[in-house]
Amino acid sequence: MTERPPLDDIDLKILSELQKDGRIRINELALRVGITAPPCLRRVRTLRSSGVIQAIRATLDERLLGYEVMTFVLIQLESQRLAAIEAFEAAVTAEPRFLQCWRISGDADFMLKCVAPDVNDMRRQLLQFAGLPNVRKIRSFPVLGVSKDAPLPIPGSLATPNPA
Amino acid sequence: MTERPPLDDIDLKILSELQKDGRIRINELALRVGITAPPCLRRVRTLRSSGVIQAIRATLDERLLGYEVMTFVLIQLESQRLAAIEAFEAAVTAEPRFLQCWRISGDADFMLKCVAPDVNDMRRQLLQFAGLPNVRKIRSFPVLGVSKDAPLPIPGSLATPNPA
DNA sequence: TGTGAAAGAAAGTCCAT
DNA sequence: ATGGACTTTCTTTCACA
Repeated sequence: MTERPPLDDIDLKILSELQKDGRIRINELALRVGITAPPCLRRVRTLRSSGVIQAIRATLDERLLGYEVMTFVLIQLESQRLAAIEAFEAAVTAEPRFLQCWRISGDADFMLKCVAPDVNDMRRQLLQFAGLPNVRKIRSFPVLGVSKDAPLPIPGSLATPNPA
Repeated sequence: MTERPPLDDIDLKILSELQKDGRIRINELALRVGITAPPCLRRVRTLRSSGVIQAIRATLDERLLGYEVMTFVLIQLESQRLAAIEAFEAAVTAEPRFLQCWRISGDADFMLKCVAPDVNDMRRQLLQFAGLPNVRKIRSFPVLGVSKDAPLPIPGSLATPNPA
Protein backbone atom coordinates (compact mmCIF):
# COMPACT_ATOMS: atom_id res chain seq x y z
CA MET A 1 0.00 0.00 0.00
CA THR A 2 2.89 2.39 0.54
CA GLU A 3 5.76 0.69 -1.24
CA ARG A 4 7.61 2.22 -4.14
CA PRO A 5 6.11 0.76 -7.27
CA PRO A 6 8.13 1.11 -10.44
CA LEU A 7 6.25 3.46 -12.75
CA ASP A 8 6.89 3.35 -16.47
CA ASP A 9 6.03 5.99 -19.05
CA ILE A 10 2.58 4.58 -19.61
CA ASP A 11 1.77 4.74 -15.92
CA LEU A 12 2.91 8.33 -15.80
CA LYS A 13 0.72 9.20 -18.74
CA ILE A 14 -2.23 7.50 -17.09
CA LEU A 15 -1.65 9.51 -13.93
CA SER A 16 -1.44 12.70 -15.90
CA GLU A 17 -4.71 12.01 -17.68
CA LEU A 18 -6.53 10.98 -14.52
CA GLN A 19 -5.34 14.13 -12.81
CA LYS A 20 -6.98 16.13 -15.57
CA ASP A 21 -10.16 14.08 -15.80
CA GLY A 22 -10.81 11.45 -13.18
CA ARG A 23 -13.91 10.20 -14.96
CA ILE A 24 -12.29 9.52 -18.31
CA ARG A 25 -13.39 6.23 -19.86
CA ILE A 26 -10.94 3.36 -19.77
CA ASN A 27 -11.23 3.06 -23.54
CA GLU A 28 -10.39 6.68 -24.13
CA LEU A 29 -7.62 6.55 -21.54
CA ALA A 30 -6.16 3.46 -23.18
CA LEU A 31 -6.25 5.19 -26.54
CA ARG A 32 -4.44 8.24 -25.21
CA VAL A 33 -1.67 6.28 -23.55
CA GLY A 34 -1.21 3.96 -26.50
CA ILE A 35 -2.39 0.58 -25.21
CA THR A 36 -5.68 -1.31 -25.23
CA ALA A 37 -8.35 -1.27 -22.56
CA PRO A 38 -7.63 -4.46 -20.61
CA PRO A 39 -4.03 -3.69 -19.62
CA CYS A 40 -5.02 -0.08 -19.09
CA LEU A 41 -7.68 -1.13 -16.63
CA ARG A 42 -5.22 -3.33 -14.80
CA ARG A 43 -2.74 -0.51 -14.53
CA VAL A 44 -5.32 1.89 -13.14
CA ARG A 45 -6.30 -0.66 -10.51
CA THR A 46 -2.70 -1.27 -9.56
CA LEU A 47 -2.05 2.45 -9.32
CA ARG A 48 -5.03 2.80 -7.01
CA SER A 49 -4.25 -0.13 -4.77
CA SER A 50 -0.58 0.83 -4.52
CA GLY A 51 -1.66 4.24 -3.27
CA VAL A 52 -0.09 6.26 -6.07
CA ILE A 53 -3.63 7.34 -6.88
CA GLN A 54 -4.91 8.28 -3.46
CA ALA A 55 -8.47 8.96 -4.53
CA ILE A 56 -10.66 10.20 -7.36
CA ARG A 57 -13.01 12.80 -6.01
CA ALA A 58 -15.23 15.66 -7.08
CA THR A 59 -14.03 19.14 -6.20
CA LEU A 60 -16.90 21.46 -5.29
CA ASP A 61 -17.32 25.21 -5.46
CA GLU A 62 -17.40 26.34 -1.82
CA ARG A 63 -19.15 29.63 -2.60
CA LEU A 64 -21.98 27.97 -4.47
CA LEU A 65 -22.51 25.75 -1.47
CA GLY A 66 -22.82 28.65 0.90
CA TYR A 67 -19.31 28.95 2.24
CA GLU A 68 -18.51 32.56 1.51
CA VAL A 69 -15.26 32.79 3.42
CA MET A 70 -12.11 30.71 3.47
CA THR A 71 -9.12 31.27 5.67
CA PHE A 72 -5.70 29.84 6.30
CA VAL A 73 -4.75 29.72 9.94
CA LEU A 74 -1.32 29.27 11.51
CA ILE A 75 -1.43 27.87 14.99
CA GLN A 76 1.31 27.68 17.55
CA LEU A 77 0.88 25.53 20.62
CA GLU A 78 2.27 26.03 24.11
CA SER A 79 3.63 22.54 24.21
CA GLN A 80 4.86 20.32 21.40
CA ARG A 81 4.58 17.16 23.43
CA LEU A 82 2.89 14.31 21.63
CA ALA A 83 -0.17 14.38 23.87
CA ALA A 84 -0.67 18.08 23.22
CA ILE A 85 -0.32 17.60 19.48
CA GLU A 86 -2.78 14.75 19.43
CA ALA A 87 -5.32 16.58 21.55
CA PHE A 88 -5.20 19.49 19.17
CA GLU A 89 -5.55 17.24 16.14
CA ALA A 90 -8.58 15.63 17.71
CA ALA A 91 -10.20 19.02 18.22
CA VAL A 92 -9.52 19.94 14.61
CA THR A 93 -10.89 16.66 13.34
CA ALA A 94 -14.10 17.22 15.26
CA GLU A 95 -14.80 20.50 13.48
CA PRO A 96 -16.14 19.86 9.96
CA ARG A 97 -15.33 23.34 8.73
CA PHE A 98 -11.65 22.79 9.30
CA LEU A 99 -11.18 21.06 5.99
CA GLN A 100 -7.48 20.44 6.06
CA CYS A 101 -4.76 20.53 8.62
CA TRP A 102 -1.03 20.07 8.18
CA ARG A 103 1.59 19.49 10.81
CA ILE A 104 4.37 21.95 10.00
CA SER A 105 7.69 23.22 11.23
CA GLY A 106 8.84 26.81 11.12
CA ASP A 107 7.20 29.51 13.15
CA ALA A 108 4.04 27.51 13.89
CA ASP A 109 2.88 23.96 14.57
CA PHE A 110 -0.18 23.65 12.34
CA MET A 111 -1.53 25.10 9.16
CA LEU A 112 -5.30 24.92 8.75
CA LYS A 113 -7.63 25.55 5.86
CA CYS A 114 -11.00 26.60 7.12
CA VAL A 115 -14.36 27.57 5.59
CA ALA A 116 -17.46 29.29 6.98
CA PRO A 117 -20.72 30.74 5.66
CA ASP A 118 -19.75 34.28 6.68
CA VAL A 119 -17.15 36.24 8.57
CA ASN A 120 -19.08 36.11 11.83
CA ASP A 121 -19.21 32.35 11.75
CA MET A 122 -15.55 32.26 10.96
CA ARG A 123 -14.73 34.61 13.81
CA ARG A 124 -16.69 32.54 16.30
CA GLN A 125 -15.03 29.39 15.08
CA LEU A 126 -11.55 30.81 15.42
CA LEU A 127 -12.20 32.42 18.81
CA GLN A 128 -13.37 29.08 20.04
CA PHE A 129 -10.10 27.53 18.97
CA ALA A 130 -8.05 30.38 20.31
CA GLY A 131 -9.59 29.51 23.68
CA LEU A 132 -8.29 25.92 23.75
CA PRO A 133 -5.94 25.44 26.70
CA ASN A 134 -2.82 24.65 24.73
CA VAL A 135 -3.06 27.26 22.00
CA ARG A 136 -0.49 30.02 22.26
CA LYS A 137 -0.88 31.95 19.04
CA ILE A 138 -3.24 32.15 16.10
CA ARG A 139 -2.67 34.08 12.91
CA SER A 140 -5.22 33.96 10.16
CA PHE A 141 -4.94 34.77 6.46
CA PRO A 142 -8.31 35.25 4.79
CA VAL A 143 -8.34 34.02 1.20
CA LEU A 144 -9.18 36.71 -1.32
CA GLY A 145 -9.00 34.46 -4.33
CA VAL A 146 -7.24 31.60 -6.05
CA SER A 147 -4.25 32.60 -8.18
CA LYS A 148 -3.20 29.13 -9.22
CA ASP A 149 -4.38 25.56 -8.82
CA ALA A 150 -2.31 23.13 -10.82
CA PRO A 151 -1.96 19.37 -10.74
CA LEU A 152 1.22 17.72 -9.58
CA PRO A 153 3.80 17.82 -12.38
CA ILE A 154 4.35 14.26 -13.55
CA PRO A 155 8.09 13.54 -13.56
CA GLY A 156 9.44 12.24 -16.87
CA SER A 157 6.27 12.85 -18.76
CA LEU A 158 5.53 14.87 -21.81
CA ALA A 159 2.17 15.51 -20.20
CA THR A 160 0.33 18.64 -21.12
CA PRO A 161 0.22 20.60 -17.88
CA ASN A 162 -2.84 22.44 -16.73
CA PRO A 163 -1.68 25.96 -15.87
CA ALA A 164 -3.36 28.72 -13.82
CA MET B 1 -21.64 29.01 -15.14
CA THR B 2 -21.45 30.93 -11.87
CA GLU B 3 -25.09 31.52 -11.02
CA ARG B 4 -26.73 30.23 -7.86
CA PRO B 5 -28.54 27.07 -8.82
CA PRO B 6 -31.15 25.84 -6.37
CA LEU B 7 -29.93 22.58 -4.88
CA ASP B 8 -32.40 20.12 -3.40
CA ASP B 9 -31.68 17.26 -1.03
CA ILE B 10 -31.00 14.84 -3.85
CA ASP B 11 -28.42 17.17 -5.38
CA LEU B 12 -26.71 17.51 -2.04
CA LYS B 13 -26.56 13.76 -1.63
CA ILE B 14 -25.12 13.42 -5.11
CA LEU B 15 -22.44 15.97 -4.28
CA SER B 16 -21.63 14.17 -1.08
CA GLU B 17 -21.23 10.85 -2.86
CA LEU B 18 -19.15 12.27 -5.67
CA GLN B 19 -16.89 13.92 -3.16
CA LYS B 20 -16.24 10.54 -1.62
CA ASP B 21 -15.92 8.62 -4.89
CA GLY B 22 -15.77 10.55 -8.12
CA ARG B 23 -15.83 7.40 -10.22
CA ILE B 24 -18.99 5.94 -8.75
CA ARG B 25 -21.32 4.45 -11.38
CA ILE B 26 -24.41 6.40 -12.26
CA ASN B 27 -26.47 3.34 -11.41
CA GLU B 28 -24.99 2.99 -7.97
CA LEU B 29 -25.20 6.73 -7.39
CA ALA B 30 -28.86 6.77 -8.41
CA LEU B 31 -29.55 3.89 -6.05
CA ARG B 32 -27.90 5.67 -3.14
CA VAL B 33 -29.74 8.93 -3.64
CA GLY B 34 -33.07 7.24 -4.19
CA ILE B 35 -33.86 7.91 -7.85
CA THR B 36 -33.29 6.08 -11.11
CA ALA B 37 -30.32 6.45 -13.38
CA PRO B 38 -31.62 8.82 -16.09
CA PRO B 39 -32.57 11.77 -13.85
CA CYS B 40 -29.47 11.11 -11.79
CA LEU B 41 -27.34 11.46 -14.88
CA ARG B 42 -29.11 14.68 -15.79
CA ARG B 43 -28.49 16.09 -12.34
CA VAL B 44 -24.81 15.25 -12.42
CA ARG B 45 -24.45 16.98 -15.77
CA THR B 46 -26.27 20.04 -14.53
CA LEU B 47 -24.13 20.15 -11.42
CA ARG B 48 -21.02 20.02 -13.55
CA SER B 49 -22.06 22.60 -16.09
CA SER B 50 -23.31 24.97 -13.39
CA GLY B 51 -19.89 24.82 -11.79
CA VAL B 52 -21.01 23.39 -8.45
CA ILE B 53 -18.84 20.44 -9.34
CA GLN B 54 -15.65 22.14 -10.43
CA ALA B 55 -13.87 18.99 -11.54
CA ILE B 56 -13.44 15.31 -10.88
CA ARG B 57 -9.77 14.52 -10.60
CA ALA B 58 -7.35 11.95 -9.29
CA THR B 59 -5.33 12.93 -6.24
CA LEU B 60 -1.81 11.53 -6.33
CA ASP B 61 0.68 10.65 -3.63
CA GLU B 62 3.45 13.23 -3.96
CA ARG B 63 6.03 11.11 -2.13
CA LEU B 64 5.51 8.11 -4.38
CA LEU B 65 6.08 10.36 -7.35
CA GLY B 66 9.38 11.61 -6.04
CA TYR B 67 8.39 14.80 -4.32
CA GLU B 68 9.80 14.27 -0.86
CA VAL B 69 9.22 17.74 0.49
CA MET B 70 6.23 20.04 0.60
CA THR B 71 6.16 23.54 1.98
CA PHE B 72 3.73 26.34 2.56
CA VAL B 73 5.13 29.76 1.83
CA LEU B 74 3.85 33.16 2.87
CA ILE B 75 4.95 35.95 0.61
CA GLN B 76 4.74 39.66 1.15
CA LEU B 77 5.34 42.03 -1.74
CA GLU B 78 6.82 45.52 -1.69
CA SER B 79 3.94 46.90 -3.67
CA GLN B 80 0.31 45.77 -3.79
CA ARG B 81 -0.39 47.56 -7.04
CA LEU B 82 -2.23 45.49 -9.59
CA ALA B 83 0.72 45.31 -11.93
CA ALA B 84 2.95 44.01 -9.16
CA ILE B 85 0.41 41.42 -8.12
CA GLU B 86 -0.05 40.21 -11.65
CA ALA B 87 3.65 40.01 -12.33
CA PHE B 88 4.10 37.88 -9.25
CA GLU B 89 1.21 35.63 -10.21
CA ALA B 90 2.72 35.15 -13.64
CA ALA B 91 6.03 34.08 -12.09
CA VAL B 92 4.22 31.61 -9.84
CA THR B 93 2.23 30.20 -12.71
CA ALA B 94 5.40 29.58 -14.67
CA GLU B 95 6.85 27.36 -11.96
CA PRO B 96 5.23 23.90 -12.07
CA ARG B 97 6.28 23.01 -8.54
CA PHE B 98 4.23 25.81 -7.11
CA LEU B 99 1.05 23.79 -7.12
CA GLN B 100 -1.33 26.26 -5.57
CA CYS B 101 -1.34 29.92 -4.82
CA TRP B 102 -3.92 31.99 -2.98
CA ARG B 103 -4.27 35.72 -2.82
CA ILE B 104 -4.70 36.52 0.87
CA SER B 105 -5.04 39.38 3.29
CA GLY B 106 -3.49 39.57 6.72
CA ASP B 107 0.24 39.75 7.24
CA ALA B 108 1.12 38.60 3.72
CA ASP B 109 -0.08 38.84 0.12
CA PHE B 110 0.18 35.25 -1.09
CA MET B 111 0.05 31.76 0.30
CA LEU B 112 1.77 29.12 -1.78
CA LYS B 113 1.86 25.35 -1.64
CA CYS B 114 5.04 24.07 -3.11
CA VAL B 115 6.66 20.67 -3.72
CA ALA B 116 10.20 19.56 -4.58
CA PRO B 117 12.19 16.31 -4.83
CA ASP B 118 14.43 17.24 -1.91
CA VAL B 119 15.26 20.08 0.43
CA ASN B 120 18.03 21.38 -1.78
CA ASP B 121 15.73 21.71 -4.73
CA MET B 122 13.20 23.42 -2.53
CA ARG B 123 15.80 25.82 -1.16
CA ARG B 124 16.97 26.77 -4.64
CA GLN B 125 13.40 27.28 -5.77
CA LEU B 126 12.57 29.54 -2.86
CA LEU B 127 15.79 31.53 -3.07
CA GLN B 128 15.05 32.19 -6.69
CA PHE B 129 11.69 33.62 -5.72
CA ALA B 130 13.09 35.56 -2.83
CA GLY B 131 15.24 37.29 -5.42
CA LEU B 132 12.33 38.61 -7.49
CA PRO B 133 12.38 42.42 -7.50
CA ASN B 134 9.09 42.98 -5.78
CA VAL B 135 9.34 40.39 -3.03
CA ARG B 136 9.80 41.84 0.45
CA LYS B 137 9.44 38.89 2.76
CA ILE B 138 9.24 35.11 2.53
CA ARG B 139 8.37 32.79 5.37
CA SER B 140 8.18 29.07 4.76
CA PHE B 141 6.50 26.31 6.72
CA PRO B 142 7.71 22.85 5.77
CA VAL B 143 4.97 20.24 5.94
CA LEU B 144 5.75 17.42 8.37
CA GLY B 145 2.56 15.52 7.71
CA VAL B 146 -1.15 15.66 7.05
CA SER B 147 -3.34 15.78 10.16
CA LYS B 148 -6.66 16.08 8.42
CA ASP B 149 -8.03 16.10 4.88
CA ALA B 150 -11.80 16.19 4.81
CA PRO B 151 -14.32 16.95 2.08
CA LEU B 152 -16.46 20.05 2.20
CA PRO B 153 -19.33 19.49 4.61
CA ILE B 154 -22.53 19.38 2.57
CA PRO B 155 -25.03 21.84 4.11
CA GLY B 156 -28.42 20.35 4.96
CA SER B 157 -27.36 16.83 4.24
CA LEU B 158 -27.41 13.70 6.32
CA ALA B 159 -24.33 12.76 4.36
CA THR B 160 -21.86 10.45 6.00
CA PRO B 161 -18.79 12.61 6.44
CA ASN B 162 -15.32 11.34 5.80
CA PRO B 163 -13.28 12.28 8.87
CA ALA B 164 -9.51 12.44 9.40
C1' DT C 1 -39.08 15.70 -12.58
C1' DG C 2 -39.65 11.14 -12.48
C1' DT C 3 -39.94 6.00 -14.61
C1' DG C 4 -39.27 1.88 -17.54
C1' DA C 5 -37.64 -0.25 -21.64
C1' DA C 6 -34.44 -0.67 -25.31
C1' DA C 7 -30.26 0.45 -28.03
C1' DG C 8 -25.80 1.35 -27.83
C1' DA C 9 -21.33 1.60 -25.46
C1' DA C 10 -18.34 0.48 -22.12
C1' DA C 11 -16.25 -2.51 -18.44
C1' DG C 12 -14.45 -6.64 -17.09
C1' DT C 13 -12.91 -11.72 -18.06
C1' DC C 14 -10.45 -15.28 -20.46
C1' DC C 15 -7.01 -16.99 -23.09
C1' DA C 16 -3.34 -16.99 -26.43
C1' DT C 17 0.93 -14.74 -27.29
C1' DA D 1 2.66 -7.69 -19.75
C1' DT D 2 -0.32 -7.25 -23.90
C1' DG D 3 -4.23 -7.60 -27.24
C1' DG D 4 -8.48 -9.79 -29.27
C1' DA D 5 -12.90 -11.72 -28.60
C1' DC D 6 -16.36 -12.55 -25.62
C1' DT D 7 -19.91 -11.73 -21.85
C1' DT D 8 -21.87 -8.82 -18.62
C1' DT D 9 -23.02 -4.59 -17.07
C1' DC D 10 -23.67 0.17 -17.42
C1' DT D 11 -24.86 4.51 -19.81
C1' DT D 12 -27.87 7.04 -22.43
C1' DT D 13 -31.91 8.10 -25.24
C1' DC D 14 -36.72 8.02 -25.72
C1' DA D 15 -41.64 7.78 -24.90
C1' DC D 16 -44.72 8.58 -21.39
C1' DA D 17 -46.73 9.63 -16.67
